Amino acid sequence: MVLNCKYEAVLEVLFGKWKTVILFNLFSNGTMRFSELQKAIPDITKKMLTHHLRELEYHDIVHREVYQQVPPKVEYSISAYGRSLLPVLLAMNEWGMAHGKHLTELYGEESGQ
Amino acid sequence: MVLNCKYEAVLEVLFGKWKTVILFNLFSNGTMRFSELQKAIPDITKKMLTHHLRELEYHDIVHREVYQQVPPKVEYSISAYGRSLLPVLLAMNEWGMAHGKHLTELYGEESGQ
DNA sequence: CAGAATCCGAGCTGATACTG
DNA sequence: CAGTATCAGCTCGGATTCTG
Repeated sequence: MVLNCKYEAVLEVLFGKWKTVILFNLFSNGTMRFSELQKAIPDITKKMLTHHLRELEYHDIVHREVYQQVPPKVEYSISAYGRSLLPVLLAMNEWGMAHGKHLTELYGEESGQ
Repeated sequence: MVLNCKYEAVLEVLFGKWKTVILFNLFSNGTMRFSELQKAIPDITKKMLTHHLRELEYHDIVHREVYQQVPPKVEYSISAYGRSLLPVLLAMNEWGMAHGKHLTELYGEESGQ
């Protein structure tokens, strides 16, 4: 037996409609400001962006850097610990791509995703 | 850039309070009946067990075998395709264990999980 | 035995407006 | 610029009851 039922921790940390997209952007671009994330994810509201960022920060996945100035400036980046998620995300990513292929095989092209 | 934003498919398939535990049991024990799963996961209600099993079946992760007889007998098992999730679950599992360790380092022993 | 049906509360999500 | 506050909708999870 290979699994020792600790893998739901990942789901706990990663759950939320936008967390994946946020992490995707931060992993890709490194440090990003709040407004940059907003621009990169047009459909997200400030409330949701804030909420998910706070949760990711609480789980020590992203780092939040506040510059005390006017106008305010806040930068987000993947924390050192957050980078440990990369192998997991890569495994998930790989499966996700294969899964898309599997779906089109099952239901045909138009179903796709 | 390494991620191509397909990894949320995994979250979609794996989300649900009990899916991880169900998969854990099926991966460990192979084929299981509905009632065996109930016994293995005492806190789950029939409704939730049914619901999650149906979703897993819909995503072609588990296989459902119905025996037409009285009393009814239904067996569940990981599908061939579902087994492709194993590397992902292993990566998640590994991170989950490291995460537990990380948490106790951050907040002390009693926080643990 | 293996569910289906119903009802309910909690939490996630979102639109909108306001603030230092 | 980077949020907070308020209000509302919907989905998820759960307790309970009923059925072939």
